[in-house]
Amino acid sequence: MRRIAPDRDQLLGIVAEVFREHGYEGASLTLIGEATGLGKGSLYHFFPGGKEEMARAVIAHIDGWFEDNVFVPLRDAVEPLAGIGQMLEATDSYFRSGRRVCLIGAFALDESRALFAGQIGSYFGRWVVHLARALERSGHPPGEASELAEEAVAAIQGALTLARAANDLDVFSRALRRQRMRLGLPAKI
Amino acid sequence: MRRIAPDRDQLLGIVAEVFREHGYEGASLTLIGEATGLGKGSLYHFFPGGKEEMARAVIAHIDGWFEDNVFVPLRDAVEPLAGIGQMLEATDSYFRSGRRVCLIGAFALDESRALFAGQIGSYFGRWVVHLARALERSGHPPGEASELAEEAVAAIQGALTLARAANDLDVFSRALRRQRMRLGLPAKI
DNA sequence: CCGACATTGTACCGATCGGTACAATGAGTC
DNA sequence: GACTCATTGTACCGATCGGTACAATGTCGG
Repeated sequence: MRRIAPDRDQLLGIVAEVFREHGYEGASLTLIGEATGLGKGSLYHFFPGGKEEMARAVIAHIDGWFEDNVFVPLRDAVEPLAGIGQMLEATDSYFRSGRRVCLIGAFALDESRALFAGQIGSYFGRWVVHLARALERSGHPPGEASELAEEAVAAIQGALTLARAANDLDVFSRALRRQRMRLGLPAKI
Repeated sequence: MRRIAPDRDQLLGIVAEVFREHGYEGASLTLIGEATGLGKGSLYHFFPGGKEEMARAVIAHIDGWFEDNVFVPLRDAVEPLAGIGQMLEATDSYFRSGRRVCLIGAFALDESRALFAGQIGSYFGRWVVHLARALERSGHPPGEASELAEEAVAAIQGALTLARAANDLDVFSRALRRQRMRLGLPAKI
């Protein structure tokens, strides 16, 4: 009987955090081992493909979370603005209001991109496309919807960088608030 | 007589490119040596502090370029909008219309931030502050100017990430065009 | 208890990491 | 030519890198 490690989700979450903090090159197997409490024996048992497979699994795991909590609401919400609101809530929650950085965005920047270009492009591409469609459904003409969507996703990525650089979480909150307004949502209480 | 290597600028530019492509951890001395044509003997002669000093010098070099080509125009242009226009031109030129990534932004994301937090914070902080002041001079109330400035710098960073992720330079051009409009500049010919 | 298989710890591999030591060379001044 | 000092190539250091091998465990169903 195929048995999935009962907490593979948790495991991938921990590994993700190591990649997030140190980047692909900087995340050594030693660091991953310390963070997860697993030795190399276990790590290579779960990820025979080694570090690259770990990273690939982590990206897929994050991708799945966004699919469920961001893309699906954008696509399926009867009221498109409600879906967009859920996207912003989920985004704020996922990035812990700016404490966390976007692993996939970080991978996009350096040469590790070469290994994961497909996954990276798909993640951001779907984010932009689903948001653009929701914006169209909420009344924006297609071209404008695309621009707004691209701008919103880029604004989130940039705000993560800037918040981290300035060591000021408010940078991220302000960026999300501006996007709320720009995308047609009422100011938050 | 103190003699500065005649092309220290060029040297720092090459080293910067290696850090940009591979990140701080990923930029090995071997890669740096190959890119510059210098052996370890030479590298440690010019940078006795090793890799960390190289990175610090590279950041300072970039910072200086932005000081001269971005911050000074923002601060000193008689017509603030002209200064903002120069900022956008210089930015487009520096990042090669999205082909290049922001090394300082990349360093802000992973743990190498711990080493360079001061330089990183200063670079982005000055960018935002100088832009905000130019916006005030061009007629925006202070609070609005700060928000616009922060948004513009974040939009540029985010667009670099997104352009790289999507492997589509137009993402960056579109972001710059939107910022032109948002900051009060006429649409470009 | 037994066999099957999932999981683990440990020892080890060659390669590469950042860094050091130092002698040899280059280029300029006197 | 002799002295100075900047520059370089090479050999080497211990540590760590990602990865492999494998025997020793744990954990099941039967």
